[in-house]
Amino acid sequence: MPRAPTTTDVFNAIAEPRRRQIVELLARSGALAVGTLVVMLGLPQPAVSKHLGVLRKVGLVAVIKHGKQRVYSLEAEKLKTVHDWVKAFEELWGHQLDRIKQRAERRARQQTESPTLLKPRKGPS
Amino acid sequence: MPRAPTTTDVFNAIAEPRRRQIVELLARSGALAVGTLVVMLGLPQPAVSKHLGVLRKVGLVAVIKHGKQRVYSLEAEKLKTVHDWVKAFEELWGHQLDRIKQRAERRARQQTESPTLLKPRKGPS
DNA sequence: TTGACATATTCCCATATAGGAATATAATGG
DNA sequence: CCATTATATTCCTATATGGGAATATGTCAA
Repeated sequence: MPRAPTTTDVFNAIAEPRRRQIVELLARSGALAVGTLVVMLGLPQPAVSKHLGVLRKVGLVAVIKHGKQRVYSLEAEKLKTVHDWVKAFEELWGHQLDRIKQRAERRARQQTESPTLLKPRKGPS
Repeated sequence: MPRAPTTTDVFNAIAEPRRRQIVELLARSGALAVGTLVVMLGLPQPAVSKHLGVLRKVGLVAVIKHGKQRVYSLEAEKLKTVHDWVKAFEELWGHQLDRIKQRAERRARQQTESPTLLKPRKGPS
């Protein structure tokens, strides 16, 4: 199986630096026409349109017609998926708090599991 | 140009669901040998080793030799990159606060820019 | 309608993928 | 040294990519 399409989910969509840049620009400016993005990004128009297509498919951006222009805006909620995922690991990189304790707690609470996680042996040693 | 390699950065590395799963497992368990991950994931061993290889290359995991086993652990700080990026948009999906005001402020503050962001015209209208 | 502008789509191609199968490397016990 | 266990690497293939160039679609204005 090849790599999952970029349009599979938000994670895949934002793996592209250009697309992240587009997200950033839309966040700062609120709403931008394709032509403006083309100027800002310094990319050929078809390239921008394609990136926008990917972002559209995963729901990260919305379009409204405004004359000949297509004005894109960010659907920020879609980023919540990613945010929630990484946030779960926030405590692991030292939020200044004594993370050792925290981890110990979590472990003790939810790890009623296998006594030896390292080696799932069958016979006795 | 083809899609950037999965080993390019953390964003690309975690675009794969399996690799996110590995990250999750390592976060919960602290440290796991490859064989344990194979059992937990229900994937063939080579597949797991390859995913771990990707995660290793971007620095998301660390390995230590423990006899014949390779024990992997999470290098959570590497996720901070992603966290910081999405966190920047946190306010945009209604953190219960009146985001309209916030955005208005940000705009007014840092947008000493072009009067018309929608249409970068040359001649007068 | 025709022309000019804005955007989207299609075709091309080199490159990398994830998975499967097979094999190579590494480390231990006897 | 040899067999066994644990992990990594290689080879294969279908598929998707992002960029470039060219073209199609859409929309306005005269």
